[in-house]
Amino acid sequence: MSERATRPPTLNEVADVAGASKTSVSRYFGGERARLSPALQARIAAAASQLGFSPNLMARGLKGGHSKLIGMLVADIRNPFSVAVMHSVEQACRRHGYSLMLCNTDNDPAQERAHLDLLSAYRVEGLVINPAGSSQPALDALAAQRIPTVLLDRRLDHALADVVGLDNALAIDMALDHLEAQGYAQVFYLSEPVAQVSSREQRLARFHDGSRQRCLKEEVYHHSPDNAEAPLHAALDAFMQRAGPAPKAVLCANGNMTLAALRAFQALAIRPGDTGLMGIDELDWCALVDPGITTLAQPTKAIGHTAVDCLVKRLTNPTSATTDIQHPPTLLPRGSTQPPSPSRPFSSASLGH
Amino acid sequence: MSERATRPPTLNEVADVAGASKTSVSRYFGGERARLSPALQARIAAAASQLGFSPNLMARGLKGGHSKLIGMLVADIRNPFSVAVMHSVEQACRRHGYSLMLCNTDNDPAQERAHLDLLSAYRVEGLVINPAGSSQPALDALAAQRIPTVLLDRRLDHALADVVGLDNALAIDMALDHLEAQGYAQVFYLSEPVAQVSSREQRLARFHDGSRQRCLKEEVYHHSPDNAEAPLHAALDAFMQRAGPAPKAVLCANGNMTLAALRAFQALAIRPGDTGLMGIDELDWCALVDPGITTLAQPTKAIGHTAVDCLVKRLTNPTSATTDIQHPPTLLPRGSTQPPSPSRPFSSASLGH
DNA sequence: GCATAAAATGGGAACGTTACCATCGTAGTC
DNA sequence: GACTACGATGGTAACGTTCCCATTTTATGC
Repeated sequence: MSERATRPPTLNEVADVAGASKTSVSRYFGGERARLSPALQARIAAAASQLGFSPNLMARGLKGGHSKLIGMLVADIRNPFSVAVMHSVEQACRRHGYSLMLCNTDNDPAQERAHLDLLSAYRVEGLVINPAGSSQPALDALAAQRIPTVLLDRRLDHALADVVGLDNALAIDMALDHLEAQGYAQVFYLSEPVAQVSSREQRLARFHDGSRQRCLKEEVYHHSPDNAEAPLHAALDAFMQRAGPAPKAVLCANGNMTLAALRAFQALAIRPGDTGLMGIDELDWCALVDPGITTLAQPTKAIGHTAVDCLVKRLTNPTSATTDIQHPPTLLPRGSTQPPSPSRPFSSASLGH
Repeated sequence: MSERATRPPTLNEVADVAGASKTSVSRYFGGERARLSPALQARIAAAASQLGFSPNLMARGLKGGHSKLIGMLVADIRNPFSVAVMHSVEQACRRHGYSLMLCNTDNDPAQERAHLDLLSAYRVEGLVINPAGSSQPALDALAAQRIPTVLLDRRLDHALADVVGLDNALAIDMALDHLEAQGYAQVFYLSEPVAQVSSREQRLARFHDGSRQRCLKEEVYHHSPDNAEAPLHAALDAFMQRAGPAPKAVLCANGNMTLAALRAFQALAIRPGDTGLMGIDELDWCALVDPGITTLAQPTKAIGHTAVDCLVKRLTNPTSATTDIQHPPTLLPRGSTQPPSPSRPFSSASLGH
């Protein structure tokens, strides 16, 4: 209908066409329709749709201070766990009437800081952060602004922010319980270097405690996905040789480690199941790869929703105490923790799930 | 240093502290530092850092009309291909000084329309869209605003937008060449229902032409990931029975189909390689699953970069003709297209790559 | 029927920034 | 040494909203 929509129509123009005041039009679009007479509402609606008007959220954000924006910082956008949480965060934001502004830091503290500045420049009302390795830059920026923040997965000691993530202790307990129940008695724990990441610390600590409690023979190996895999293969091989005859298993602290472990299994020609293999984080291929890889799926949907819930709660009530919410994982048992039964030494273990 | 940073400092306050005019401060932060004397620059820098000032991008966007935002609409955020492109788009945006506002439509045209409205309300300067199934709502909104748009992967007939994606004809040619070279002579083509999606149309059309050219026996099956897989399994089984003795292969039109095909192989106890299997889209697990799945990797990085390049080009020169840029895929040969050699009928085919 | 309240509407003044034009020195040119 | 030109600054008016207050209209009570 519009001849040449060079510049989007403004509230003022709608007011003119509708024969109303800008205030009324503002009310119409600002959720105060109830205060307007049906006649006026109709006129405004007609004028707006004729002109194709939509309120300029920049202007709105400027005046009222409500950007209706939530910023999210993801350490690695290509990590399926991050993506899943992201998806859920976005849904939750929309449900609360917010939009998501997403930034990926590629695990680079410099980018993390830059993006944080950017988000605060856009005056986001809240922040969901999956912190990259180094926490310090983030902290500074957070302290400077007074922006409510939720930390995903990783706790930052000095930050006054809510934390939402996996119940790491429970996850390790479930893993050890499952391995024990399946008859494995010696466990090789594969984790990235702890590097002061709280979730890694918690998992590792619980692994030690839990192994001792259950009288499992334990061994820990730290592997960085950036490094060559040869040392890992050697370490696993050594474990296989050295360890006693009791059934052995490998427990992976996250998805990357599960991937590395699987490659190690292939390199050493170990069949998952004969030696147990399970990991935290569920991935597409875990059900596909030969006997199926047993995993503990993180409740990504709950994590994302909860994070946003915390945020909006703090947005309405900024003074409430910070919380630390831990969600339980789900065990997905598959063939990789099915030891060969004596009767059928090389059974085609059930595909689980 | 600031006592109680209740509200972020404004340009005006910086001007006061620095003993300068707001114009000068604006120039300092607006990239016109060169016009300011070194003395003034120093005073402003000091005042700004003391106050912890950062320009309010909402206000800037309002005044100048430059939101410095680019919007991206993704049909399915959980699709690895989309994520990879997203990652690359975000990098490219940042390099050009833009920020990315990301929306996920979950393949729902209603959400697509809602998000489009939202993005235009934030006055994004450009749009990168991976259209969901139905194109109509998107079109309307696009036409109304005058926002430069780049379409990913799918062409929309009536839209005056640049298109960036895979060279579908080349991809199919490469696939058929590879299959033929490996000795496969009968090809089962597995695709989602075409449903007017341009990329699917192009791939299918070229498959027909290419098969005829190469004298390959062809068969086409359409499978929707939403539906049960039993019919697919039956169809594949029938193909296996009916087809002659010449080596057979399955060609999958995208990652979802590769997944479905692999499950069908498992259900029918077909070993990939004995019957060839390859697909468009490279996924994490393709190298992991038994003999390795041969794929054509999409150049996601190039696609994302090119999309943003197109956008900024059109931003500076809105009248240039629309382009359609097609990037070539990369063949990753693996065991699944390695037919058993007569001498070693069940060789552990090379893992490729 | 008049005072009064309540509802419905309108008119500015902000919000924090940039764009435009005006002002001021200060040096260069004849 | 006055005129020009240019580099460095400052002032003011927008940008499109919302908020606060003033005004008009309509319903309510006696």
